[in-house]
Amino acid sequence: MNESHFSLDDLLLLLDVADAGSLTGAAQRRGVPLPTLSRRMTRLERDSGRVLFLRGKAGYALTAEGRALAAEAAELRAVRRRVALWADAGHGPAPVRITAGTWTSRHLARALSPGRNPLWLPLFLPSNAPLDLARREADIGIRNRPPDSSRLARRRLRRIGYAVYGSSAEVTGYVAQPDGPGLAASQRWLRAEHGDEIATTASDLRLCLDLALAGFGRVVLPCFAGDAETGLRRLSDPIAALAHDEWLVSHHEARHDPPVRAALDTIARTLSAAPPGDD
Amino acid sequence: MNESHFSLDDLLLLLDVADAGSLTGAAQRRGVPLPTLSRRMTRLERDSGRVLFLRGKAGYALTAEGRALAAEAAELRAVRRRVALWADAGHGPAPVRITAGTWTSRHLARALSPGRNPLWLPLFLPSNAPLDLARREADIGIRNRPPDSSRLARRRLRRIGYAVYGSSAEVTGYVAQPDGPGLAASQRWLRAEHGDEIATTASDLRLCLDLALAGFGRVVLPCFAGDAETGLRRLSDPIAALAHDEWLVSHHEARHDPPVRAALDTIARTLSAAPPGDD
DNA sequence: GAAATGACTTTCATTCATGAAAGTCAGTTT
DNA sequence: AAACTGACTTTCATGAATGAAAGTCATTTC
Repeated sequence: MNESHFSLDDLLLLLDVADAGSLTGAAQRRGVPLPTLSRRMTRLERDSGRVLFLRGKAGYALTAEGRALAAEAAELRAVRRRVALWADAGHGPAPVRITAGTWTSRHLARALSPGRNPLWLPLFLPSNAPLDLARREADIGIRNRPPDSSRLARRRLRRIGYAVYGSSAEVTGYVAQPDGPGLAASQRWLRAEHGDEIATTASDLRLCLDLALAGFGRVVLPCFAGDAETGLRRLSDPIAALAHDEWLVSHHEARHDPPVRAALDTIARTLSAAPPGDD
Repeated sequence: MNESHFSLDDLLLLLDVADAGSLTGAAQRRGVPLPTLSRRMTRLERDSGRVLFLRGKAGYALTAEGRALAAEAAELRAVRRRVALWADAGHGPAPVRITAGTWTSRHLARALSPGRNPLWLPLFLPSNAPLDLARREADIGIRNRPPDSSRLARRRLRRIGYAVYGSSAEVTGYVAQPDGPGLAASQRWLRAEHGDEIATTASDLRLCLDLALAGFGRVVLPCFAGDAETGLRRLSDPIAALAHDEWLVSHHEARHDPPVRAALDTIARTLSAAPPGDD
């Protein structure tokens, strides 16, 4: 019924007046001219249609209904404080949303040292949902092929090779993800080539790795991930059908955002310096 | 360092723009003219000294730093919603702060039926601290003598009589509060008249009652409280030295506050209708 | 009992924000 | 290629909020 919303700034002043107990006190503490306070509080009462203050020679005191409103608005104090801290803090790290596959995400998470990122902070989004960079659902994506949209900036990184890994050469069978839509290319390849050798499945890729480490079967992994796993040995030549380039993708305009730009640079450096998987 | 605080209303608009993804969308949803939105967001950026939005043909998108600010201000959405509910809700119960002695508080808490108080809700303040009604630390007080200040409205209620109670006539000794400042008159009388018969003490008056019910000793209680306790029997005549009138006190201006006025009326009715203690 | 104090309200000129309409610009449609 | 569309910015006259100073009113002090 009521469409006229209240000014949160006025509500914040109401809290200040309530704390101070008088317009004079609140005006001094907040640096707001006293007449302005008087008018804002009166307007609040007019708009709400209720008496919020008792005006007396001692000052302004909240009525019972005023206290009810103050209780609803009490959080504003905390928000003011937090925003002021944000404003004063000299450019704390800004969150940059990154979407990448499981292994690339892990690699990045290990390679980016937190101490040396004053400008940005990586924020890894869940990699299962295919996020739309054109719709700004993420700032930076790492994909296995260049994007369709012309709005997206792209940059080729290292070439990724895949191979079969296992805890030892004696291990037979494979650990795979359960079949379903949205399966990665390496998993589709595994089901096509060795579908009858799948010993067990886990929907979480990290869990597949754990199973392989425990000897439940072999896994197909990007070489940069598999080679880095001390408990695993490479058990095959690189799989030619799966080799692909890795692409760093972002919205074209996002490159004007300093934290995103810094993140792009750092990620590009990180994922190029790494020894490329064999072709 | 930064003294210029931000307008919470502008921050709320920032959240709306972030949600909508464009000024146009936010302007329609919130009923704010689009030029105003443009200016407010620009001002926010100027005041914070940071780029908060990426402006593109698709609309406004938050930068990484803009998202950091939005995270700090996210609660504002909830506050807006709660305040709007408060404004729309047809006068929900307003809290009325009441300060009274232990037994009167309990009597009131039992006598006031919660279902029939659409206008106000009793809020009992801790009765140990002597709250100053003149300084508006409470809305309504129930005292054993008329107030000093002429600023306070007063109204005489029933007369309160005191007597000695115990679980049976055979019980000897007394249960009292430990000595100290701020002791009630009945406790002072007990220490003066039967100080050498005090068997045990408890700083909480309710605990004294529990001890008396368990047979640890006798207690001095207002008759309206002692008579209502089924496990207790009156073991003495009313104590003439302790009888006093009960006074309903409030700030003079508080009577212009409808919830407080309603509470005063209800309390006065409740504490007059009750059978008065003997004189 | 008159003056001073404290707390708020009112007045009024000024400043600032508003909002309707016109302007810009990039991408899309015909 | 020209016109259109969508999204924002700019312009400018208007209206609203501001703030300094004067005005009220009840209490406190001398």
